[in-house]
Amino acid sequence: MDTTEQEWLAAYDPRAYTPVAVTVDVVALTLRQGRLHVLLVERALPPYQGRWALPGGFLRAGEESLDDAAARELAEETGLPGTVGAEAALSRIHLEQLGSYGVPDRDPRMHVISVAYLAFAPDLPDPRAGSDAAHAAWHPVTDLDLRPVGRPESGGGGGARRPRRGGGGRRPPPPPPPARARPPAPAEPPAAGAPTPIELAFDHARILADGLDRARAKIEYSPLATAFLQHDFTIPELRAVYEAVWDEKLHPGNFHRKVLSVPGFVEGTGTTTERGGARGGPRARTYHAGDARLLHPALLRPAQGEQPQEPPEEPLQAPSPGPIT
Amino acid sequence: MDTTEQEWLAAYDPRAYTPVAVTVDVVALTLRQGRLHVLLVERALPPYQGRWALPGGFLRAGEESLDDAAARELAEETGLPGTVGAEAALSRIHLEQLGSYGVPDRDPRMHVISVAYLAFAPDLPDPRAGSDAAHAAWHPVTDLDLRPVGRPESGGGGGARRPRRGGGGRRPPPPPPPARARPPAPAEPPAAGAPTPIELAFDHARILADGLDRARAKIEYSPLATAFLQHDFTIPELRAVYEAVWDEKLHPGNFHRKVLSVPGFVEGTGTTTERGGARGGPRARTYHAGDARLLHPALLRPAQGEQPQEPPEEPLQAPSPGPIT
DNA sequence: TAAATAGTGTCTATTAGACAGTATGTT
DNA sequence: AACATACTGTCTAATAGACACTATTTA
Repeated sequence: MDTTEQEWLAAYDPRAYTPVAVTVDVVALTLRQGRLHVLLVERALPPYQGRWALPGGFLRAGEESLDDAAARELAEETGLPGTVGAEAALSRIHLEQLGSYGVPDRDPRMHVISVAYLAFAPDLPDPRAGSDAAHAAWHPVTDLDLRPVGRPESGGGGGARRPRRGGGGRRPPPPPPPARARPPAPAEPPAAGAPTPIELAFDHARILADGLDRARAKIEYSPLATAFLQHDFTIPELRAVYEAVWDEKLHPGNFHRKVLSVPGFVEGTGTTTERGGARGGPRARTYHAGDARLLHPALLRPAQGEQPQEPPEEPLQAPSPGPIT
Repeated sequence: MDTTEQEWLAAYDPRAYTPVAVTVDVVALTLRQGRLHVLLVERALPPYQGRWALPGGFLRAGEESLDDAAARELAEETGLPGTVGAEAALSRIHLEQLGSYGVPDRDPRMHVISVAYLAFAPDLPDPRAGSDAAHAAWHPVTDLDLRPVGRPESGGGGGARRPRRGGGGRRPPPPPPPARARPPAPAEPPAAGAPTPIELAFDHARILADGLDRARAKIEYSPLATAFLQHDFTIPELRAVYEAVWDEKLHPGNFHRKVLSVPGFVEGTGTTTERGGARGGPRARTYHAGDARLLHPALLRPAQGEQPQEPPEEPLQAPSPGPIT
């Protein structure tokens, strides 16, 4: 926002120009029964009426930051104990910026810029508790169709701080006359054996795909996999997180040793679980997250095939383990 | 953008709400005389009049995507051969989304959401060529004050595709009554021995810092360091890029071997330079970028001290080299 | 001729991963 | 009793980095 444009812009009435809306959408991930789930809400109105979409909403202009808006939306939609202003409830959830999406026609109503956020949460109770998230539900990501519908643009990236209290703003921005989209597919939430993948509204399939890519990469270099677990956890539980996010089986022995070898990743509590595994085995020792914010020897995910990894036209970003000299 | 809010929102007049503006700012980096430089423009009007700022401008609502806007701004400000619509000129420049910044008071005039982009360019001619970038100039990043002024929020992240032709839109968005900031420091462009670091406008110091972090991390896992060089280059030249971006001396021998060991990073051209080094030495073989989009054994940067790397509260994202099993 | 540099060879410490083994739980 | 699993030990191949060396070119 600078150069000469402002010169004459400053003299004009803001309302005289084509409006833009800014929304914040959240890709909230959690683990349920060993499977990765994402929080979705069912759209009550067109466009994409009846379709599932990422939870989100308009930024309260002049009242809150993007991070605040994301935290607010997440609290509202999850109906977390305390809903709005749920500092405590949100404190255990990791929230970071993912990226922004702004193709002009991504929303048929008007030009909407969506700033996407990525959240990692421990297993939460079903939504709709006491919130306005009447149509929210956790879906296994495997039940969703991740093929991007629209053209590409913007990708993950972004990193954000912990959410700060949301300014208790009020009414949100504009949105012109609704425009009917295509016949909405009813789509059921927990589609059992789910033969037909659920198609998301807008370009949310792409945003979700970007979020998943980011999550898979992020747990390699950061201790954030622990954000999917309760305060105290066992190494096998932590391994289950990696296996669910990466969709790969890991070697129990090597994983165990590797985790303990990373300084600051986990700290032992000195106790063990009450019982052994469901199908046998000794009781596991419990740990809690250490103070490392970066995993030094990183936990690299298995090299898939010979492929140079998925050739993601996405952002990279990571601290380095070792030098070149 | 969904849930029930839209219901009543759709019935209201967009112009009745607090407006938000969306701008795109670009952190354009290049190498000049072995030093990392960033493109800045001098602000002609308040706020921050006289201060240096990242090039950028308003998104043309309804006419262009964020990626398009970034490409357009970059072309305009660099005054690249062909300026607007300079497909060819921009084609060699890497451009990706960095992240969005949206603290309410980051711009004293109104709530402005800035979507930042990161660009890597080969050594370009000085700006102001034939563009409207009257006050643009390349500054060594070492001459700038990178200490974030405002509070944190949003971080890097984002990944974008190659810029597509910008829709030739017209007039941009609003911006209310200017509000004077603090006494602007004149600041000179190429401050020779620069004892006093230049302070940037708005929260641009933070955006730039995030961009630099991203750049440093990105060249570890992607072949993008080559974007700072001409089509054909030598291994020593490539090493100079890494040394400038990382601000670290690298071991010539090991670097050489490492680069050649990464499949698809560089491809030999079969020829060598015309002359040896300026201070002696044999002629170097020339290479050009290979087809790898990801560096498989990554080029990890030297581990600084014992620190767990800078504990960047920033995004991570990178494909993995090896497995855990 | 002296000095700098491109490029290669080699040695070593570290690490990842495969595999095996033991103790401790479960049904 | 049969079986699953937590956790540890050990071996091997791959790798990073230090160091040394040769050849080539400049001043």
